[in-house]
Amino acid sequence: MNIGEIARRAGVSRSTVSYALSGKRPVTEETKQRIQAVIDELGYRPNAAAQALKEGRTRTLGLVIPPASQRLTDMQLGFVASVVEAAARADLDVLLSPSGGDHDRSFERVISGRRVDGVILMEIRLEDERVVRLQQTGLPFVTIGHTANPHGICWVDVDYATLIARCVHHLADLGHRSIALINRSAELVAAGYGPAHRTLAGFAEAITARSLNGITLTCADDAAAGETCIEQLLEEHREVTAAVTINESALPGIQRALERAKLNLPQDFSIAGVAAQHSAEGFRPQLTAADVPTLEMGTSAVDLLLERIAAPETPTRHLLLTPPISLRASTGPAPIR
Amino acid sequence: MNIGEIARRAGVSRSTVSYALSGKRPVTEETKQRIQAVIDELGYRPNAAAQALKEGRTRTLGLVIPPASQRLTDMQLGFVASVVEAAARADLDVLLSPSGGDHDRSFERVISGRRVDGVILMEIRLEDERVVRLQQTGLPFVTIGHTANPHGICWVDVDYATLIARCVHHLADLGHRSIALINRSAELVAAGYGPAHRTLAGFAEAITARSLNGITLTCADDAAAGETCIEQLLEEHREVTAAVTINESALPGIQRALERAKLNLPQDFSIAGVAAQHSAEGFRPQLTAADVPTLEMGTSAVDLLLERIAAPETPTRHLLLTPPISLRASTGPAPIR
DNA sequence: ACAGTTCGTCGAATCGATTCGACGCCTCGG
DNA sequence: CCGAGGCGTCGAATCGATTCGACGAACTGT
Repeated sequence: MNIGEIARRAGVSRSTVSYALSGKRPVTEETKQRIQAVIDELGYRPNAAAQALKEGRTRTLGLVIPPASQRLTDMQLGFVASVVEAAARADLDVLLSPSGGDHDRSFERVISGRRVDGVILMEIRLEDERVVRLQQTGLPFVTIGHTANPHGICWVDVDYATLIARCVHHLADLGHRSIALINRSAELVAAGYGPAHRTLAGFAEAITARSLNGITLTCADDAAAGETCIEQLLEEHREVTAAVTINESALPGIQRALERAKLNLPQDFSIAGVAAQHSAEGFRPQLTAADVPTLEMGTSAVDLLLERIAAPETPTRHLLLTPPISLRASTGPAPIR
Repeated sequence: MNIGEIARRAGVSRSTVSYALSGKRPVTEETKQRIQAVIDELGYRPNAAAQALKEGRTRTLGLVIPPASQRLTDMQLGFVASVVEAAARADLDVLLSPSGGDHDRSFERVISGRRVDGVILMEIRLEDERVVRLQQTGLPFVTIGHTANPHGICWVDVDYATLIARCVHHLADLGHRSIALINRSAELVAAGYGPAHRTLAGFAEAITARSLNGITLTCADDAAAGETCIEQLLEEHREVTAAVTINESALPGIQRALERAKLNLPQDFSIAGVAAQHSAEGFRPQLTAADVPTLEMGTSAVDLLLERIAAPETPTRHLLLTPPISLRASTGPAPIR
């Protein structure tokens, strides 16, 4: 069931079948129909490996995701979903590589051997070995997130520093004087995970600018950790009346801990943050937050990658988004004590 | 940077390089080292497309997931994660196809053109066109879930009918006489989605066996729908003291609606169900539920698929799991009225 | 009427690997 | 001392597509 078989049955040469299919040279309408009839009858589809070998491209994109074992956040899921969808729209397949570590078989398999035409990388660290590795290989790639020195790299990111600072300013405007930052996990901070560090910087700057009392905490990426994090915060820092966070996965736990402490939002306590819309709207009351536009970011990442694949030597482009803060119901005037 | 280049630099023929790499014929140790040195220096990796073309296999599995646009449930995520992980352990890549509909470009692209060695399908309907299509092509595949007539198909599933019946019996033992079933969405039921129908059957059977009053409801797969579903239930069926569900995504909404109605679990109301462990433990109080062993199921699906790829004519096998119900805190004796 | 196009088709080369048959060399046994 | 057999290597065929150059037929213009 290969192109030769089709050619034989249609009584033409293999090249004619190929041209009939691709339209790269004219083929008589009658011949074309005869070929198409045979193809339909046999259900023929060109062998992808042979095409990839000859054309030098696989029509496949690599998507490097965090190790599958750990639960993905809503934001990460949003990226995966939009990348997969954008790729499908462009008639491209997506090859998954669950790779967190640096020397990873799966990652190497995907990027070497010309298995994909390009790669999208997420969960970027300030210093990221995978980025270095990709630069060595010369394979086109785009990152969602950016390294400390993103020169010569295509990327898409959200401006965590500015966004978290805006959250702090918003809370300061409402009269809050002591604000806590609930960051991602201590491990991620230690590993140099970009958003965690940029958030820290943006928070510190805004706290200083408004002469506030700032508390910074790290919190593992799950509900239970969020719960204990808030418990500890309420115990050790009674003066705190508001918190900002980028830790989506901790939100359900944060909510439960506040409920148990009989703190009503936003009368007794305010929370704001940066999160996927789904997480923000799942919070009760709904979370005042900068909604990370995962759909747009994933789509743009694919677009940038396709451009880069088409013209690898073109100057690199990037996209730094600062989505507006959606004022929902979780922030209000500071309580009077 | 192909095998010829390596051969030239190592001063041997291409076949010798190939044999040195595969070990399928003896190669002198000294020659082997010379070749390896060149390979390391140039960072050579064999071209995957050429290998796939010659060997007739791609070392890639296809994974058909629900359309990326809709949020995946915890259970679906669990399947994806464990399939990807199991594939990685077997040094296989995973190609994603977001295909819910029946005539889908992405699905066709993945299964035709010999792009993958086998396919794993999830979210199976009682009559599923994708299954029919795969049977036509002869491509090895395994389903997570099973069709109405699963003869001659490899599959892995959880016994929804039995599990939901056990939940009902458990509640009946606790004295509940009126029990509601919160099923998946009406659309899924209409589309012939297997678990929804089998749950319905198991529920009806258990209700009859214990001479109970059973209410069946459908509920879209999101928190908001869960909320309105419970509100409506409490309004229209005041006699109901317990519910069983397979709708994970509705759980957060169910929880909120019960809280708002000032019903304490399990004193005033009981809930049990079938869910991924993560969802069950995320519920407050923790949900008495049959924990769907997503890790085991995904892993088994990959194992079955690999067997099938290795020996396509072997008799089909399947796995129907009935995990025990974990008694947690969401079920208790029926309230006395 | 004839040279120059254009059109439709074909044969052969090519992409980068694997693998089969062959061949030379060395060793060992009779 | 010579034939058998094993070892290490090589050349060529092959997988299934694309694509280039060529070629005959029909068509155009002078």
